[in-house]
Amino acid sequence: MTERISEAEWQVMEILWAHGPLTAQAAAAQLAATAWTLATVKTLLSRLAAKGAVTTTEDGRRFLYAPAVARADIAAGESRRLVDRLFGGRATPLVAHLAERGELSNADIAELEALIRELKQ
Amino acid sequence: MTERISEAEWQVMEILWAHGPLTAQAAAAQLAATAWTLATVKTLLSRLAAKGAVTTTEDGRRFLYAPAVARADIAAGESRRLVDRLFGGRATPLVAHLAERGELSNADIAELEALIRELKQ
DNA sequence: TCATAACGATGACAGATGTAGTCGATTCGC
DNA sequence: GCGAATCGACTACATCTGTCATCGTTATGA
Repeated sequence: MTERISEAEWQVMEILWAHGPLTAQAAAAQLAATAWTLATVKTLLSRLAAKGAVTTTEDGRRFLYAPAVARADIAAGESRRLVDRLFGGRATPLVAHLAERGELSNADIAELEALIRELKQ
Repeated sequence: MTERISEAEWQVMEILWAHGPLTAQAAAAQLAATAWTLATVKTLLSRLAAKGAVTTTEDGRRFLYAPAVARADIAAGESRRLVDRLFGGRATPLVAHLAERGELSNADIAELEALIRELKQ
């Protein structure tokens, strides 16, 4: 079930998650930043449909594509994979790592602190 | 420079990071868990050498393969990519996410708390 | 010395991925 | 009514990835 979603496909999913059901045309328009042709977007949508990541509903002669999986679920899976692979499954080393590399701003740290406080209840 | 390292290649790198320079033979032995043949391991080592991720030093007729990149650097790159892609570049949502999904144990949270305290100095 | 073992290099091949063209059918504007 | 636009389906093709076999060469051991 949990077919992986490739990076290009992910970009298409982002559009669908952000802007409800869309036609291929409309999705391509939203993806203007990628400079993909309509054909490319159609291919990606087909592949996503084939792997069950989007649903299609007929709308006259064309399809409306909508996400069939929750973004949070995919994000969870990918996060888990990365944390498993890079940090032995522990989240703390990830945070420590980001911190060490100066990837966390003071605001981030404050935010994390608040989050931790909340989690402790 | 920063060529991506595939998942299979990553497993080979782990072995090299863990056990200094190794011959292909020795690396394959360490990778017994994968059930890869020696030929497969050799291919992966070659590809890693081709992309500059490992260095080779001649040892008689064969090579000793050693990592040419730091694990932390690769981990940083991959983490950043994921956080960018999934959480708009912010680490906090990642942690919040892991927490929400119950991916963080109490011990993790305590650890994170200590880490935050440290970061605040 | 001579078969054999081991080495790196190279070739192979299927599946995934990125990217796009083409085609038969349909609809829409005029 | 009819040509143009548009749709999804199908085809294409280069690259990457996972996985492995084979080859020419060299060292090793009997």
